[in-house]
Order: sequence, then C-alpha cells, then structure tokens
Amino acid sequence: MFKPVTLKEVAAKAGVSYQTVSKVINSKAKVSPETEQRIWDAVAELNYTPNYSGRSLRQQRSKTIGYTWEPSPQDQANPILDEFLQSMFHAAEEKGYYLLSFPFHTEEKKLLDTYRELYYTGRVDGFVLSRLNYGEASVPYLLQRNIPFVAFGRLEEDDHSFPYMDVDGARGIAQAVEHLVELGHRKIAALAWPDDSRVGNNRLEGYFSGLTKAGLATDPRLVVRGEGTAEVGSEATGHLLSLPEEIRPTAIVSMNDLMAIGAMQAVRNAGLQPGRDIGVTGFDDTPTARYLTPPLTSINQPVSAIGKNLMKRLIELLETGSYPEPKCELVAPSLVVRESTAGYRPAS
Amino acid sequence: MFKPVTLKEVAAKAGVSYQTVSKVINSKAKVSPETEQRIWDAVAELNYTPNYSGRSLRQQRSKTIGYTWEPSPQDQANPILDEFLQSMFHAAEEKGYYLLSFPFHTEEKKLLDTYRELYYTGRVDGFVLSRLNYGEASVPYLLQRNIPFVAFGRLEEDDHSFPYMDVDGARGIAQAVEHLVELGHRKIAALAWPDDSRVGNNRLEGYFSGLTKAGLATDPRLVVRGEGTAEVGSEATGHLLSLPEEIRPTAIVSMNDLMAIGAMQAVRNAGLQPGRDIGVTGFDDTPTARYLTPPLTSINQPVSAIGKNLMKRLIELLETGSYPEPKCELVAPSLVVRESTAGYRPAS
DNA sequence: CCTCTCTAAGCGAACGTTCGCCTTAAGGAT
DNA sequence: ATCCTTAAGGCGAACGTTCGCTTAGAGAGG
Repeated sequence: MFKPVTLKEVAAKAGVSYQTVSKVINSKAKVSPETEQRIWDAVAELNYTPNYSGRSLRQQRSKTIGYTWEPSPQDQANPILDEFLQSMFHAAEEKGYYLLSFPFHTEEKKLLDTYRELYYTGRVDGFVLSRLNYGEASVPYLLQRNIPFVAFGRLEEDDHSFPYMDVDGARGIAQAVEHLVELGHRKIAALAWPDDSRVGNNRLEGYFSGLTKAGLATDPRLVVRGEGTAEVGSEATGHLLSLPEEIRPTAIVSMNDLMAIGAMQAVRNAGLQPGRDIGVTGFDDTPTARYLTPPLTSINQPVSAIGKNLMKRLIELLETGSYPEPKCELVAPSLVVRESTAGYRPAS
Repeated sequence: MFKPVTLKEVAAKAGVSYQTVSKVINSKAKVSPETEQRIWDAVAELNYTPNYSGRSLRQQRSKTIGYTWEPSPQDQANPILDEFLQSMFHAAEEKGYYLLSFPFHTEEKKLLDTYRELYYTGRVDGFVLSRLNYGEASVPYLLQRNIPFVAFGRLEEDDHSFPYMDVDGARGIAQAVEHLVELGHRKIAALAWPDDSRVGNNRLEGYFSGLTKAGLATDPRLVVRGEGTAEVGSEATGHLLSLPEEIRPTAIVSMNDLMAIGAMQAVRNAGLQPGRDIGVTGFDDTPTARYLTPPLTSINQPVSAIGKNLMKRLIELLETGSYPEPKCELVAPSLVVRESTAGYRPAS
C-alpha cells in the first residue's frame, strides 16, 4: 500500500548498522552523543515509523487488548458504553496499547472460539470482560487456559478467583432507601429483576439492608420482580398502587432507570403525580434521566474510573506478570437526587 | 506468554516441509489428498493457529480497521454508537478483519498524528470516519497521503472527493413536515442548530422544502436556532408559544430528540398538552423516545445498514484497490409516528 | 531408449524487528 | 612494553509467515 521506511534506510543515512538504530530508538544503546544525534536526525528526515508487525513478531506481544460486549436491544441504550470505551482506550494509549473490539456472539461456543482465536493468533495479549452474570462461561474458559483478563463485574458475591472491579449495587440502592426514609417514606416498594441476575439480586439486597438499617420491616408484597423494561415497571407499579391503603407504598425503588420510567407512567395513569405523590428512584443515571418529567433520581456509576483502572491493572498484569493489590475491588456509586423524589409532598 | 504452535511443528508431525503446510492452510497447494489429510490432522491435533504477526509482516497488511469518534457529553447519550460499532465489526469479521478503536483527541494535531501513526506503523489498513462537519481536517489529511478510508457523513452537500454514506436528513425532516401537514397543521415551527453544523443545515433545508412542497409559506419568525440541548429546546419553545395568535405554531419540528424533549416540557409549562395541543417531532429516534410522555414521534436512521455497507466498501477498496459504485450514497431515514404527533386534537 | 510434460513437494529468501554476544580501539594501570 | 577495562558499535540469529522458483519422479509420446 505504501512504501514503508525501514531501520535499514535510516541506518544507511546515519552511517551506522541498522541494529544500532534499533537500540537508539529503544534507548538501549551505548552510543556516543553525536552518533545518537545523527540517528535521530535521519529518523526525523525520513519520517521513520517502526513497523508494528515486525516488532510484535519479534517481541511476541501485540500490545492490543480485546473487548466485546453484548449489544443492547434497540429500545434500550447502553448507558455506559461510550464512557467505558473512551476511558479504556485513553488508559491504554498511555502505555502504548490499543483496544481491539470484536463481535459478540450469543452462541457460546462461537464466542469462546473468538476469544481463543484472538489470543492464540497473537492478535491480542489479553481481554476485558464486562457485564458478567452467574455461570458466564468465558471466565472458566480463560482462567483454565491462563489467558490474561480483567472484568467489570463478578460472578458471585465473594469470588476472588479472578481480578475484577465492580459497582457496589447494594450500597447504591441502600443509599436510595435511606434517602427516601429521610424524606418521610415508611412504605417503600422495590421493582426488582428476575432472580437469575446477579446484578439484580445484589441491588435488591441493598433494598432489604437499607430498610432493616432504617428499622423498617420488609414486606414481600412490596417486592415485584420482572424483566427490567418500562412495560414491566409500569404494570408492577399499577399493581402496587392498587394494594390496600395500609400497605400501599408511597415510594418505589427500581433496579434500573427503565423500570422507573414505567413506574412514573403508571403513577400518572393512576391520577397521581410522580415525585410529588409517589417517590421514584432509578439506577444507572442514564443521560435522559434528567430530562424526564419529573427528572429522575438515580444512581450514578463511576464508569470512567472503573474503565481506566481496569485497563491499568490488565496492562500491569501483562507487563509484570502480577496484579497490583487488591485483586478485586468494589466501588461505591453515588445517588443523584432529582425531582422524582425531592418533590415529595405527602397528601395527608 | 504461551507456547505458540508453529508451522514447523505441524510440518514435523505431518512429515512434510513447513512451507507445504502453509500452502495447504491457504489452499494454494498442489498436494495429494492423502498428504493434505495428514496435514489437517496434524493441525487439528496440535491445535495450530497461524500467527498473526508473522502473517501480517509477510503480507504487509494488518487486516485491521481503525475507528475513533467524538465522545458524547455526559448528559447526552450517543444514540447510534452501539449499533454502528456492532454492525461494523460483524461485517468486518466476515472478511477476517477486526476493528481497532482508539482515543479521540480534540486537539487536531494530536488526532491527525494518531491517524498517521496507526497507518504507517502498519497497525491498521484503513479508517472509518464518522460525524463529519464542515472543515473536518482529517479528510484532506488522509486523502493527501492516500490513506484508505470511508466516512459516515460528508463535508459539503455535493462533494464526491471521497467515499461516504450519509443519511438524507433533509428528506427525513421533510417527511415529518408532510406528516404534520396531513394532520392539519398549518403553522409549523422549527428548532434548528447553529449554522456551523452541516448536518443541522441539511435537516433544516428539509423543513423549508417540506413546507414549500405543501404550499405553505415559510416564516423566519418560526425558525429558532441554538445548541441542540433540551434547555435550548425548552427556551425556544417558550418563546414560540408566546407569539401572537395569528402566527403561533401548532407544531414543532426539532432537529434532534433532545430539543424535542425540551420542547415538550415547555409546552407542558405553558399549560398545554404536548401531542394533543401541540405536535412535536424529533430526530434520531433515541431509545428513550418511546418512553417519553407522550411518546415522541421521531426519525430513525438505518444505522446498521450503513455500518455494514461502509465496512464492506472499505474492505473492497483495500483488497481490490477500488470502490464498488456508487462511491457516495445517501440513504433515506424513516419516520416513526408516535403520540407526540398522532394525538393531535385541535382545540377549535 | 530418450525427451517432454506434468504433478507433488522442497527450498531459499524475504517481510522488519530485537536480542545477546562479539569485536575493536583507546586509555590507564602495572 | 604488557595486560586489563571500558566505551562504541557491529554482527548473526531468530520471531512465524508466504512467495516463487526448483527438483524428483512418474508417465506419455516418439
């Protein structure tokens, strides 16, 4: 495609052997200052750029990290993708690494094959995984083959068999509950996910622990589970609002923003005003949360910090052979208070 | 990191020279069926995977495409990122290519340097650009150096100096106008972007042509320009609704969803009901559009088709040296009608 | 029996690096 | 004068491929 400038050409111009040029470029040289200057001049003049394939063939490393993720359904934006990617490749670039992204295959075998191929062809040195759930096959697959990786998320609460960072979802939801209690709520419901979701279960735990900490009883009738969509959120809320007065909730804690959006619609459909009559909270702090009517109180995840840190750790692993401690880390999300809770004006 | 299996090992096992193994693997061999079988057996048994660096060093191509994009601000999700990326790497994978993504540098020189480095080190064979605007420096930079690329978007209306695909924004907005006219609207306003945005200007043209086609006069007082945020959309709409009765619009066409969200809030603030009293349309069909109250009529871009096609063209360029015709292509977006317009019930 | 052709496979070279060891010359110490 | 040390840089090899030319042998044609 283009005429590549090689070490040999630079060497010829500078009047030294090409291996010496290599040494100078990699600053491993015992060379006189004048020679070094001549070499750098030649490099600049010829616009020399070290060839990537040659280098990685010799060094047996690609300085490339692989990443794939499950695509979001059409009606559900991935709220963290852009930020997560950007943070990762900025961190990577600092160390001379790049990110190779590749298709996510739903078929498990095909996905694992892709991991295998990318690693054993030497296209990537390691991987970043994300959005893990119970029984994720990639983790044992990679562990078993000693393929380096780090993860955003974990498989089980107390698993330390591989390096990860994760958001302390329970803590986030507990904060939301605490916030609602402070506003005067005593009957707080939860819109939860199906119990095959580790993230969902973890968040739901925060609901229970938050209530307990506030000295409130938990009531199984106030916990509704379903797919995390607006439709489910809406239906579930309709049901909650039709409960008899003495247990009917005055606030709803939802495990993601989408269900919270549905909840607010249902509140409105019931002739009530979300925010003023019924407090609603979400999780994820999606960009549109602030533009809803009323703006939605939600929980923000420190995505950039996680991406940056994960990448740093992975590269450290690749270059030194071991992770910086701690191997696994939980980070706290932060509650963003908006009108959907702050506007509470009890009717009584 | 791992013990790579090489051609030589396979060859030893199969009892042939390693070059012959190479030929068989690349199906360029004149080899007896039995030998071929022996070789494939050895490949399977040793789990041989051709080394990427070796291959690309020899072939002088990386089978990798570079892509970077401007990160979205925190409060504004990139509505097409996930879909665009996924469509590109599926198309790429089919041809044995992968996507390398790298940090977007706002500082122009640094961005161009990154392009240069990635290409001349041989890390990538070409690029995909996106979201072009007037005066985008990367385009002449790449053209001048003969670096292969394709773009999502264009620089000027009738530029054919480089290969691109773009959405016919004017046509999309014209469709929205036509739709509103059919519903009975006669006074239609536009929320437009600052005039340094090519995309914005293109969409706005559709507003004018739509009106003209419907035999309606255009009124400069009904066009408000500003950054495409919800705040601006809200303010501008407040202003429009305060116009004297005879020119006050009954519908608002907005150049993106975010401004439309703001517009609906302003309509509500004015004591009116968006959808029923004032029609509102957006552009982009962001995932949340359907969850707004009322659900927002918007314009959907065929992102997947574009990503797939762009990738296909770029690879064709890389492998054959020329693009499939047509070099530049416009595709029509589609109007998605929802309550924010369909609910129109004129007061009179 | 000799030459020609064809098939199956071998072989040398090259792609652009980096790595570690070797050589050379100069200078200082003995 | 001899030996040792050190600085400066050369040199061969290897990383894993692919490419194109060569060769051995078999069969065909005269």
